[in-house]
Parts: sequence; C-alpha cells; structure tokens
Amino acid sequence: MRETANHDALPDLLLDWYDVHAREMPWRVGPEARKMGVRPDPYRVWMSEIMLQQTTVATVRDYFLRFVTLWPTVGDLAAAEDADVMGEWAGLGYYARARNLLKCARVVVTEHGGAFPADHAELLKLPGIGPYTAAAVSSIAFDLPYTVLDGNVERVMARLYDIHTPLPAAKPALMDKAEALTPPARPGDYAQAVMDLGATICSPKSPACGICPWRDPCAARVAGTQNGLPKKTPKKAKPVRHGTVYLAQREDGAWLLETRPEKGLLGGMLGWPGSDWVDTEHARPQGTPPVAADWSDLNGEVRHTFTHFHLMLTVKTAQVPEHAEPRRGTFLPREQFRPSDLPTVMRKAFDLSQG
DNA sequence: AATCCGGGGGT
DNA sequence: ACCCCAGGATT
Repeated sequence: MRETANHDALPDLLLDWYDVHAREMPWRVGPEARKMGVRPDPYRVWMSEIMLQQTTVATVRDYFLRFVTLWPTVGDLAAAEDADVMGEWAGLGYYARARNLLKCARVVVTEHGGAFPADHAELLKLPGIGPYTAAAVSSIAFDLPYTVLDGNVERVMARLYDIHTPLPAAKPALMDKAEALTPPARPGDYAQAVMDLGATICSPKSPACGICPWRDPCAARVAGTQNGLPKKTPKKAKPVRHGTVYLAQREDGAWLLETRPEKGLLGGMLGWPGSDWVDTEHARPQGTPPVAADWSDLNGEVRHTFTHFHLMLTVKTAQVPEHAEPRRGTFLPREQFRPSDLPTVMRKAFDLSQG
C-alpha cells in the first residue's frame, strides 16, 4: 500500500522541488510570474526546443538570445532571408533544423495567422516538429497534458523503475512509465521539472541521489544499479574519410565560396568548393579545382568529426586575378564574408589558411 | 528499424 | 577516446 501512495505523490514531490530549484533560462518565465499562471511565449518555447535538440542548454543560450533579438516574433523570422538565418545558425550543427525552422515559421504565418496552434496534432504536422517537440510545446507553452520523452526523461524513468532493457528498444516501456506519471495539473512545469532533474541531479554519471526529491521511491537507487542505467546497445565505430577543399581569394579580396545543396551534409550552408569525401582505403581525392590557378598545399590538415565519420581535409589555396571565371562557386566580396557564417569544418579550413 | 545529420563539453 | 546532449526526416 505504501508503494501506491508513494507513486501518487511522485509528481508533487518533483513539482515542489522544481518550484525551488528550476533553472533560469531565457525562454522561461520567472517563478513569480509562473505562480500567477503566466505562460511563456510559444514562439520562444518553440525556438528553444528546436535549438535544444541534441544540443546543450549552455550552447543554446547565446544563439537563442541572438535569434530572438534579430527576429522577435515568428512573423519577423518568416520574413527573414534564408542566408541570414543559415549564417546565424552556423556553428550550432544539425543544419536541417535551421531550414525547417524557417519553413515552420512561414507555415505558421501563412496557415495559422502568425500564432502557433495550441493543438498537439497541428503542431506535429509542422516542419521540424516531431513527437518530442510537439509534446514539449503543447505542455510548456500551452499547459496541455502531454508527456515529453527526451534523453533526460529516459534516464530518469530507467532508474526510477530500474529498467534494464537497453535503448532504443526500451523507449516504449519508458514512455509508458513517463505517461503514467504525468499529472493533469501543471503538466508544463512537470515536463520541465523531469528534464531539469535529469540535467542536474539524475546525471548520466555519478548522479546526486543524496539530494534527489525521488531518492526514496527510486528502484535503481535501492538496488544500487543507477550508475549503469539506462543501458544502451553499442554503436559502431566511425570510419575515416579524406577530401580536399580549395580556398581561392581574388586580388580584390573576394573569396570563392558556394552554397551547399539543400539536402545532405551541411545542407544549405556556405562552404569552400572541393572534392568528394571518400573512405580512407581509397586514394586521397583532390577533385577538380574550382578555378584555374597556381594552387599550393597548406601545411597541416583539417581534422573534424561528424555524427558518423571522421574527416581529414587537405587545404589548397591560391590567389587569382580579377577576371578569373570559376567553374564552381561565387566570389563573395571581402566585406560580405563573415567566417562566423561558415559551419565549423569550413571555418577550420579558413583558420588554417590564416595561420 | 536503421541510417543520416554537428558540434561542444565533460570525463 | 568516448560519452552525452530538451530529436527529426528519410529510407
């Protein structure tokens, strides 16, 4: 009987903890306003949730503030130039998120009158909004009783119920537990509370069980298995690929750059022309230079790791005359070129060329 | 169900 | 070197 009573008390235990320990974030409302029932701006909640996909709060904060300063409303964002948005996103990674961010803003303006729908099914239809984000916006922005399941919640549930099934197979079971726990009152605060708990106390390594509001009911803590949970199926090793990029600067200072194709790696981002990137067992590819010139190899190479492979890039540089006609890419005037608009691997190549 | 898709920070 | 992170789209 005591177990049932404890189970029913779990949400309130966590909400009481959250009322005291909620982390401050630019897209949240403060504790005073929260008590008055003030909801956060759905635009800011959505923006933060897109940026927070596979990205830490510390990394997102500055990008978020920059975006909402440049584009305070979804209408402002919908009217922005694609290149401006992609440039501001540079360095944050997973660039499909930025393309979908713009698509979504424009759909919200054209099909929803410039306001995010307070409707889980409608949110789920929007570009870049999947099961997690639809639940997050529904609960956090609109206080609707939907359950978020992110890496934090998975870890907390796996420990709270001492579930040893490895991820991702365990996801349905973890979702069942998370849904059963979601309270009808304050579901938005509750959703953020579980994630805050996972991000601060119920951390992947060395969780601080001693100060956890769910210390007593936690099955893994009782069993002493919390450090090994959640279990995960092993992932395969990353292959190594090689390639070459060409950095051409015209005599007037303009740089030869190209916008990468919309789909695929670094899609829609600015980059240096270059070869394909191929597995290391093949010869190092040089490709075809984007413009006729006297190319020279830079000392050293660029090393970069993507989600599923390591890349080693040879960097070639050349000065070209004003009348040069490239077979690939466009010369971008020196004053329009911002290295910060480049994705990190391309910025590394630029940095190498600048010594 | 598997694979693709970045980058940074912690350990 | 490996792991983790407020996942979604595509095949």
